Amino acid sequence: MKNAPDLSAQIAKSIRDAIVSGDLDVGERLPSEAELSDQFDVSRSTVREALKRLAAQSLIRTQRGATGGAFVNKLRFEDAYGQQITTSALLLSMNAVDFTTACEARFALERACAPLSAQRRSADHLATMRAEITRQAQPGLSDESFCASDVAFHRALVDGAGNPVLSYQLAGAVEAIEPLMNMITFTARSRDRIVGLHTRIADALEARDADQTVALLDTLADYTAELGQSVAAKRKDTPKGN
Amino acid sequence: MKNAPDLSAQIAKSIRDAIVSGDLDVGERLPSEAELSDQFDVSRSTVREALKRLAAQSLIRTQRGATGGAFVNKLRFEDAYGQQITTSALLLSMNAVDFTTACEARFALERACAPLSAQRRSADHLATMRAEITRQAQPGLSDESFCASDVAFHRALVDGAGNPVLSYQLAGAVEAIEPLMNMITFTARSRDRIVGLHTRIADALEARDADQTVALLDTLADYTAELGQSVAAKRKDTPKGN
DNA sequence: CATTTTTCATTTGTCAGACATTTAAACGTC
DNA sequence: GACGTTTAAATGTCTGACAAATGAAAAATG
Repeated sequence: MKNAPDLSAQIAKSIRDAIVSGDLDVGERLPSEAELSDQFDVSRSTVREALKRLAAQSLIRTQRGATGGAFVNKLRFEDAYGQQITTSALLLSMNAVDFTTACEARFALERACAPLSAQRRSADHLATMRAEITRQAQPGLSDESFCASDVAFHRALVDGAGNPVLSYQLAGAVEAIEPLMNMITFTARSRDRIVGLHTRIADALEARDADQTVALLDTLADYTAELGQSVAAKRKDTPKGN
Repeated sequence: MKNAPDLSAQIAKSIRDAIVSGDLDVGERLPSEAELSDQFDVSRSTVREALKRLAAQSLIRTQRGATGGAFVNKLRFEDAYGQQITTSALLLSMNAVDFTTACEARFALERACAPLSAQRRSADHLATMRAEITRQAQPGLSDESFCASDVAFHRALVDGAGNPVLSYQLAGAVEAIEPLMNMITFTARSRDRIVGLHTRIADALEARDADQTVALLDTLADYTAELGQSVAAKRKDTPKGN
C-alpha cells in the first residue's frame, strides 16, 4: 500500500523533524556530508539530495570551505513570503479556483486586519497608501501596473496592523490573486471608482475609524467581485485561451 | 557581492519558472534526467539535486520504471497544508513570536471566517464540532489531547466557510499555534469555561447567527489571551527551560 | 615580536561511470 | 487470445575522483 519513500526523502524527514522539534538549534551546524553518510549508512549523493530538499524549504543553508557545512537556517518572515506566494498562486491556478472564491477569501482576511490597522497604522503606512493612490490615478498606467499598485496599497493596509503573523498569512492571499486580477481590464470609470474607495479607506484609517474602514472594504469587495464576474463571463467564450 | 548560486539551484529555478508560468502543464512529463543533463550541460547528479529541490516543494513527483520520469504535480490544498503548517510553526518558534501576537492573528483570521461559516456550515461540520466538544469535556484528558481537539474544533469551524482558500490560509494560523497552546496547563475550571464557549459557538452556528458567533469568538479570544499571559509570566522565571 | 604570506586541511560543488530496481511494453508460447 | 518472459528505459543508489572555496595553522618577513 505504502510506497517506500526514497532514502533521501527519509533522511530529509529525519533531519527536518530534528529541526522542527528543536533538537537542532538555529545556527547549529549539521555534521558534514561525509559524517552523515556514515551515520545514515548511505552514500554521499543520497545525503546531498536530502540536504537539497531541506535547502529548498529554507530550513538549512550551506557554506563551502574549511569551516563550512550545512547550518540550520533562521527562517525569516521575508524568506517565507516568497514561498507562500508561489504556493498560493499555484494552488489557485492548478485547482481552478474561481475569481469569486479567491476574492472572498482575500477580502475576508483583509477585513480581519482592518480594525487592528485602524488602531495601529503608522504615518508611514498611510504615506505608502497615499503614494500608491496617486500612482493609480495616473492616466496611461497599464493594467499590470495598476494591479501591482493595488497590491502594494493593500499590503500597506495589512502591514499597518503591526502583526507579522497576519502580514505573512495575508501575503499569499493578497499577492497570489494578482494574476487573476490582471485579467480584468480596468476601464477609466472602474479605476476612478477604485481610486475613490482607496482614498476613503485611507481617510478612514487616518481617522482611526475601524467601522468605516470595514464598511468601505466591504464595498470594495463587492465592486471587485462585480468586475470579476464580467471577466468570468468573457472567459466562458474562450475556455482554453492559450 | 552576489554569491553565484549552485548549478542545481539555478536549474531548479529554471524549471520552477516554467511550471509557474504555465510553460509546463500539470501532469506533463519532464525530460528524463539524462536528457536534462544534456540540455543544461551538467552531470546527472546536478540535475537530480535540482529535481529533489522541486520535489521538496511538491512541484513535481517522480516515478520509476519504463514510462516513469518526473511529472508536474497537481498541487492540492491537502498537500500544501503540511508545508504551510511546518513553515508557520517554525516562523513562530524561530522568531520568538509571543503568544499574544500569534493569538491575535489566529482569532482575527478565524473571526473573518465566522460569518461565512454561520451562513454555509453543513450538518457535518456541526457534528464534528459537537463531537470534539464531547471529547474536550471528558475528565482525565491530557493537555495535549485537549489542545488537539481544540484545533480540530476550530478547523471544522473554518472549513464550514466552504472556501478552500480560507481553509488553507488558516491552517497555518490555527495549527501552528498548537505548540504554544500546549504550554498552557488547562485547569478543570478553564476547560469548563472553554467547553462552555465552544458549545455556545456551535449553538450560534447551528442557528446561523453570525453576530453571535463573532461575539463568542471575541470572548474566547480574550480568555485565551488571558490564559496565555499567565504562561508568559511563568516563562519569565525559567528563560531557557530546556 | 608583529605582520604578512604561504601552505594546508576541510568541506561543499560537480562530474563520470557503474549497478540495482522498477515498470511497462514488446515478444513468444501455448 | 491469454499468459509468462524478455527487454528497454527510467529512476535510485553507490563509488571514486577532482574542483573550488575558505578559514586556520604554519612559515616567512620586517
